[in-house]
Amino acid sequence: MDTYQQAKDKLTLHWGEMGAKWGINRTMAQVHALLFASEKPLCAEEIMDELQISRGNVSMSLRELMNWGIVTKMHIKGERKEFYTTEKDVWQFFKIISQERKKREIDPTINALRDVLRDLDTIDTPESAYTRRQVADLLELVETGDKLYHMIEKMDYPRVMKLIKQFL
Amino acid sequence: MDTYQQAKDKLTLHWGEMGAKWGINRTMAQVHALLFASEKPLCAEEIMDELQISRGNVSMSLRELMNWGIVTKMHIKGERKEFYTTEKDVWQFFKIISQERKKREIDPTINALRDVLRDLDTIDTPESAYTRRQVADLLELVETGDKLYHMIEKMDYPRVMKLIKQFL
DNA sequence: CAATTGATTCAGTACGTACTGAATATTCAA
DNA sequence: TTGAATATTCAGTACGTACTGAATCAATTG
Repeated sequence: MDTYQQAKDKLTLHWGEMGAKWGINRTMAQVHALLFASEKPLCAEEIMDELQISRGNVSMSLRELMNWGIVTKMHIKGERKEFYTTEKDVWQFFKIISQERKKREIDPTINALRDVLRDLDTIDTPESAYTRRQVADLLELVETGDKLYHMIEKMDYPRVMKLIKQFL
Repeated sequence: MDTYQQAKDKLTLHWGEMGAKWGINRTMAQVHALLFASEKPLCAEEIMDELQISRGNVSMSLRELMNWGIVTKMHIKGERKEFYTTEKDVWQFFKIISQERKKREIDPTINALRDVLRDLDTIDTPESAYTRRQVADLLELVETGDKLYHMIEKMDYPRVMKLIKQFL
């Protein structure tokens, strides 16, 4: 096996680990890494071979990645089978991931905490007063996360870099 | 069951969901929510009852939370059993979580990507050149995340708020 | 020191998610 | 329209993580 292949294997392996810790499943992240690292679009068969996974798994992982908006299906002239490619710009990629995580994690949590807060407002005991304050703080934190998301969404990459440099 | 209890249940339920999506396991996050919302420290038995989980599970969840540095064990004068409490300041809490996630996710990924990059430097083909560029971009993104962590670490809460307001 | 209370450990198990591969559907060329 | 190539679906299963509860360990008290 050549070194290029080894490097690719190492990349998909680790990007898979990283993905798993980020709520994207391991295989999905590996498929993404593969497409991301490859200049030309890949077909299902190539992905199967590279990652040693089943046809069904490739199909489902690609569908899920397309749902996330990270991968797109494309036709290649003269080819019968479908090819797949991914967003190649890392910042764009990061924004899509952030958006999805906001939708799945931040938004429902904000709703739930607001709901709890409303419930606590109908009670008047010393312990509920304390809890209310704590939950309010928690909500504020999550809302800050939400605002941070909106901030990132509007920024371009050089701007983020510049901002960070100011603080280091 | 009183409304206060219902509110607490709702809180632990949802904070548990949120935690699960953040790589903290559900029960751990629920235990944390309970301690966070309670003014007085709680003992293992109280946690068992509130969350309807086994003694062993409480013990393991608390240990893990203590490993993360979010929960501390404390003695109460005249009491034989141990009591547990958690960091009550949300910003402090957030910093601890961020630190842990950086250690578990960002740092290993940076190492892996650097490693891959070194491997790719020993090859000289058109496809490896493309891959090299992509991996370098990915690494830069993750390193930006790392820098963001260091930025947050140094800031206090009011400062973060102020910064965000500037951008909205 | 025994007895009692409480904490910890861990083998066994439950449970949920991810994966396979065969059956089915779809597309396209002849 | 048929057959070949490709894609999708999904029932069954593998696999890993989380949980239980009994056994064990530790601490405290009389």
